[in-house]
Amino acid sequence: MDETLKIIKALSDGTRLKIVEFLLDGEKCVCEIFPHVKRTQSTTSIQLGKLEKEGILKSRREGKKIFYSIKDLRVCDVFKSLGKKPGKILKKCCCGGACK
Amino acid sequence: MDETLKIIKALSDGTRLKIVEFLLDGEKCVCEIFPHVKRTQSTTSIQLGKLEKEGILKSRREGKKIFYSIKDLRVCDVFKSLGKKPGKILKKCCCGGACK
DNA sequence: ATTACATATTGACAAACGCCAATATATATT
DNA sequence: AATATATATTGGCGTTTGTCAATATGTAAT
Repeated sequence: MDETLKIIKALSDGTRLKIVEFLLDGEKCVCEIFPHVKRTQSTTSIQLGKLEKEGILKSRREGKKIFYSIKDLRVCDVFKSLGKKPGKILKKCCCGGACK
Repeated sequence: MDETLKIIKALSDGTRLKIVEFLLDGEKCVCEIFPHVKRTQSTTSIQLGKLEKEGILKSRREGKKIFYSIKDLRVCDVFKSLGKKPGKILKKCCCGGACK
């Protein structure tokens, strides 16, 4: 499948989009994410898995908790293109934060 | 539904993505589009309708033919974010073509 | 070892989706 | 008016998708 399509499909669900949007603010653990997106722990875990499998997110274990964060910074630019503020990771975007 | 999600969902299908990508090159009529995306005329028409309904595309009649073109220029920036060349309408992007 | 906590996986189910063939609508031509 | 061309709409069908509850796995603490 086309690389562009893969990324867009990865973001094309309300739950997944909210997750990625939440992570624009920085690394979060699952126990913070699933209440925020208002989904079951299992549902959230499944969507996190899909996002990681597609290379959008990466994860890191710390004790019992698992922290997810954005791996593919292109999604940050996608959000900007659509008028969202890319949060803390703005400076990591292609333009260095120069674009509107 | 969230505006960002609406746009991403509109692009989250292979046929629709190919259509929009094709139109980055400029206005095309349906009879040019459906052979290009390798779908039936009816299937193509349905997807064009969805894209228009979501405000991504606009259409214009000229005799028997109907021409479609990109209305929401943000999609151009989305393509750029994901490493695609935005074709002829590059100069209409937010950055004026300055970004990579 | 047992218990508690955090996350992942499985199975079931309904809803949404994309596709095509067939039909309908609209415009232009004769 | 009849025919031809271009596009839109409808109906049916199989596939994919998102969700949840229940269960499994893994880690830390007692």
